[in-house]
Amino acid sequence: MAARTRSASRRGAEPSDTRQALLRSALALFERLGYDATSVQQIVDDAHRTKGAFYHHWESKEALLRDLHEEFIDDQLERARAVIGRDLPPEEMLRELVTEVLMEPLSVYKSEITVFLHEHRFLSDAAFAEIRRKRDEFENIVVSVIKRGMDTGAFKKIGTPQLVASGVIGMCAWSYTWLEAKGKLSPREIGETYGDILVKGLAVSE
Amino acid sequence: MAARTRSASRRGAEPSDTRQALLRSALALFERLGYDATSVQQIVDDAHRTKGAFYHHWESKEALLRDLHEEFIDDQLERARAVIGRDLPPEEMLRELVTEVLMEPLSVYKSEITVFLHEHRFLSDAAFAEIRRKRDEFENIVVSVIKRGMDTGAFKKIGTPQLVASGVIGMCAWSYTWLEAKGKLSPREIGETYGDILVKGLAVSE
Amino acid sequence: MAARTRSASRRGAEPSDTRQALLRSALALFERLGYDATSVQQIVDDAHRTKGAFYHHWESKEALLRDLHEEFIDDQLERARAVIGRDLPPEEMLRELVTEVLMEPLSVYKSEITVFLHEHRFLSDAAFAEIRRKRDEFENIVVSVIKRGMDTGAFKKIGTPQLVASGVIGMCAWSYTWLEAKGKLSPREIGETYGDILVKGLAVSE
Amino acid sequence: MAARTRSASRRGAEPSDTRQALLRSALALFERLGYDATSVQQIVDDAHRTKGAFYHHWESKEALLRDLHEEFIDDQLERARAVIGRDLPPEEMLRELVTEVLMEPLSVYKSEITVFLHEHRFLSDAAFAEIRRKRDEFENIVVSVIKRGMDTGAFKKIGTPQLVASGVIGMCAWSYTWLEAKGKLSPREIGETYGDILVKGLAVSE
DNA sequence: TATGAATGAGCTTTCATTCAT
DNA sequence: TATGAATGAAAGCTCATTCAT
Repeated sequence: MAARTRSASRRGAEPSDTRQALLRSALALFERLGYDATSVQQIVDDAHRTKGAFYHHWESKEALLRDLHEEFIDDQLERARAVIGRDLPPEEMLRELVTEVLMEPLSVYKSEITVFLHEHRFLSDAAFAEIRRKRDEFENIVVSVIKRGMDTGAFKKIGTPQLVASGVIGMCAWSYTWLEAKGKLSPREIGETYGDILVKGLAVSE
Repeated sequence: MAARTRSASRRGAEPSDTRQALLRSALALFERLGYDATSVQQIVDDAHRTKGAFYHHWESKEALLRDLHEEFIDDQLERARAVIGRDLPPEEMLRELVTEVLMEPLSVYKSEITVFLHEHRFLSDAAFAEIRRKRDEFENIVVSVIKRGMDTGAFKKIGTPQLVASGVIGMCAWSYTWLEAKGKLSPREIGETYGDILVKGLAVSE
Repeated sequence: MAARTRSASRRGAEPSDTRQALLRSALALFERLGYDATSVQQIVDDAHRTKGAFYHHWESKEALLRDLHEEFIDDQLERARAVIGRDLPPEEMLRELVTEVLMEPLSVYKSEITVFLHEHRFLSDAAFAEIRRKRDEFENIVVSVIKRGMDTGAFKKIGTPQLVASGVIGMCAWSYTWLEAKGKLSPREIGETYGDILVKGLAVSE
Repeated sequence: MAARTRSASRRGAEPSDTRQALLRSALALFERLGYDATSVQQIVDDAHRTKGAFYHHWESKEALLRDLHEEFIDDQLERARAVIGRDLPPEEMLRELVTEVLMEPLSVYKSEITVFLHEHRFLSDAAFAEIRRKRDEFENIVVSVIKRGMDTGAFKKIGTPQLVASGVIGMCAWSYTWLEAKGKLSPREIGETYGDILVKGLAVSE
């Protein structure tokens, strides 16, 4: 029993191999079919693993979803913090938030983001409190940039900072719904256009 | 025994009473739990009806979802057609699309729209072809207004009309995700703010 | 209410029109799909009638099956009685039973017979006692002809009359399973061949 | 509580114990009630198993039916091949086909054959192609024996080999409908009688 | 005679999860 | 670490039948 060393299992794969394979399969299936419509069986079949392996790595299907979210939201939050750490006027900061934080990650995390946005509902669970906290922190960063712009006179006071921030986020986030379909443009290029419109739309008229 | 007229028993209720009751219950549950996570049993329990009655009115759960979508998309398309039928400059037309077509219906159809946007996935089915056609027609209307604005020199040529239209729609559509949560503002008020930002953001600088 | 005369209903059709239409549809569907797999809804749809009409004419789906059986078994029994009423030697009588009673009706009642043979199971019910009685009477007629042949020395005593009769009936009845598939031959022609084989097979050797 | 080893709980039963138990129960129920009229619930109750276990072993109720068929048709085909592999004149070969291939297996596979013959309808599915192929091969073996007899002058040319073969098969197969009911005779004894009648009926008169 | 909405039990199947090994 | 048979609750859906009209 003790003799059953690592190399005997799954052709000498690294221990976290299985974990990664399952995560990848789950992500692809969630994106295509939705979290609810994807069964654990499908995930393990797709990853050429077994249910036992799945439940060895996660206590539930939901726990895997949580892990999936965590990865990208950490990245996004980090990017956001980096942007507001820079010494930039609000217009430029908004532009960078749009391109580098809101749009750019879509290049890498398109699937995660699609799943995240689609599976909102499951985030109400207590287990997702941490993720919700991070998402809120991210939103607050956007709000704070708008607010600073309004306070310093760079942006017109059209609506509350919260309302404007929601518009900014929505404009960008929405693109996950059509990105692949119509896509000749990279997320960054889209972000630049949207940044232009938003900055100009918010600027104080001269 | 004598009191058993028209109330204890569901038989002989008003025509399509049952249909309406089921639609209402389904809508509320889909919004709260999602289409997939809502069972037919939950729907009929909520409506105080039976599964038999459900399947008497719809051939499947999906058919009900289709009916739910149809109602509001027809309304939205009609509103959009009305707006482009008016004799207005592109700026005003865009403003009206935003307030009257994109945001205003959220007052009435918040639930339907939430369901509609969340349940995209199920629209891939052939049975939803008509709904998809209408949604495309609607999108094309927004695109055409942006395009006219660019062609007539009212709007700057920032990005393609398609890209800009997607941004406009996204900015508004996204609001369904937070509308209730933060909501002191009416959809119309939100639309006015967003309209201002967008029109100003697209305007040719003077 | 009393004024709702016959011609107002179903385009002036004869009263038994509906009954006949339902019987025809049920027969065709039972043959194709089986009794169990055919729903009352399918029957009434196929006949362009309604469930109400169905249950007006029959108290149950099984009652209709009974009616379906009755029609053809009466015909078959009558034919059998006619044959044994003739003044013929056993060989000829057997030949006529095979061609005129066992095979010939397949030309007319192919569907009924297929259903009858396939839906045996449902005949165990008390409601089918009469049909079972008639089928037994029919079998006894075949047995009696074989027996007379053996008693008079026309047929060899190979096995009991019951056993031989079962073989005769089986040889013919089985043909319903392939009749349509391979069918260039009429039931009568098949019966003539089988009659030849059986009569020769049973004859006392010279 | 201590007694709960291997008997109160079904887990850890002998390998494929469950599979066999379910097959046996299904077979008995299908024979008695018919495939359609037998529910998966009845099967698992009868086998003291659960539905989950059922669907762990078969993907559908139909898949189980297929397994049930396969077992006996393989046996029958093997017997038929063995018979035509022997060096025998057509008369003897026909006699052996009747006794050893058509009738004898009824001793063992009465239930399977009853189900098989009754549930023809379900064999139209693509999944049953293999079974259909085997059944056809079996029929062709019978046809070929008749044909050889006719070609070599052992049998009279009464009807086509196909027609005669169908009669032979029918005469025997039909016996499943009454075998139990009247049964003092073994399938082999029945086969000997039928073999006599058929061989004599087909023989060229001397 | 006939309608058709409604019933309610039952259907086949799915699935997240458990657990002896 | 991992297996995979088994669980049991619940899913979507069907259907013979009833009944107020």
